[in-house]
Amino acid sequence: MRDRDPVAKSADLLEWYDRHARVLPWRAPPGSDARPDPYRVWLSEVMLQQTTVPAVKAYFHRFTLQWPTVQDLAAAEDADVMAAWAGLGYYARARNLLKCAREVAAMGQFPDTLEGLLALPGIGPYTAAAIAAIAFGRPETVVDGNVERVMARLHAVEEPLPAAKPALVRHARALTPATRPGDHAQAVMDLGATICTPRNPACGICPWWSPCAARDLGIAADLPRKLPKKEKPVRLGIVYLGRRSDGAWLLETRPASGLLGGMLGWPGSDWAEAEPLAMPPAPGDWQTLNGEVRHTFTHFHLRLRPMVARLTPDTPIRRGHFVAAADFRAAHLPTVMRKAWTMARPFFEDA
DNA sequence: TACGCGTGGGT
DNA sequence: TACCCAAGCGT
Repeated sequence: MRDRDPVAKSADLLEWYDRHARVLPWRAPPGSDARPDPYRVWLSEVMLQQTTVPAVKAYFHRFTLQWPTVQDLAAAEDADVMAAWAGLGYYARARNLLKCAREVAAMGQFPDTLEGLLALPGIGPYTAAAIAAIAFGRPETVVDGNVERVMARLHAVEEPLPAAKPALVRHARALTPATRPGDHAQAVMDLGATICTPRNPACGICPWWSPCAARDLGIAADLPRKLPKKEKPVRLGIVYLGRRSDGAWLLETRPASGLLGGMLGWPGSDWAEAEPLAMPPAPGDWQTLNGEVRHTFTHFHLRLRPMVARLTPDTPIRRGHFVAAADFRAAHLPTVMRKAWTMARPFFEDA
């Protein structure tokens, strides 16, 4: 076996990155003099928060087509942005995205310092460092889940997350180079995404094989350690899918904060441990479907009972508003609401 | 510090 | 099926 080189070097990683960097729509090629558009870097980083690259690509494409600049996005209607974000999850990101776009548009351009970026809504320590390094060439240290995993293995940090976080940040900072900090940041993340993966890391082809302490100890795949997660409770609820004879659907815009905040959804009950009694949003012949919508959120499992009714044009409405058939797009609903629509659709298509 | 906050893909 | 996980942020 080769001797361990105890010191990891950014240069070895950058050399690997120059050959193996993933080609992504928001990226400049490695080592290129041209810096990527801060708007595209910011948009991609917000979309990528807790979200996979494959999931983001289509959304990034649609957003940049519809709103090519931050000024365009700042001028958008709230409902249009929420509809375009539907399905991507963590909808507070979309609300903050729009707030941030409007602040930046008012300022004229994106701030080019860590502190300036950090002051914007939806931009935290990770995203601020990523934009500063990638879009503005500043030597800031980027620490996301990939970097945490790579650092935990490189230095064989056995303390579980999140307690280990400060030590991992120190390790990451010590490796950040003065030159090409943006490429370095993306290189560590690419390494974590393609080689230093959570399971079955490909240590044999890793540019940091030699200095990696966990690889040396044979525990790379066991790091980083994590505290056990809490169990998810089950919650129950009812949703009401009403459709008028002219094809319009009865929907409501959910409150701006909280779960699915600001998104379109079917009126319904609260979601609780016992199935709550609920008042339909309009009088009518409401029928229970024999199916059940199952959906798992970050912190609970949900089982929804969809109820359906055909409504007449003069039906008085207690909650929500009608969306004309021509304006309705299931893709504009958050996934759990789209699932309910998919289950109820046959009822309305039967004559 | 811990929790609330989505979704789809991999194993 | 039931986990686990993915370029975190706000409170």
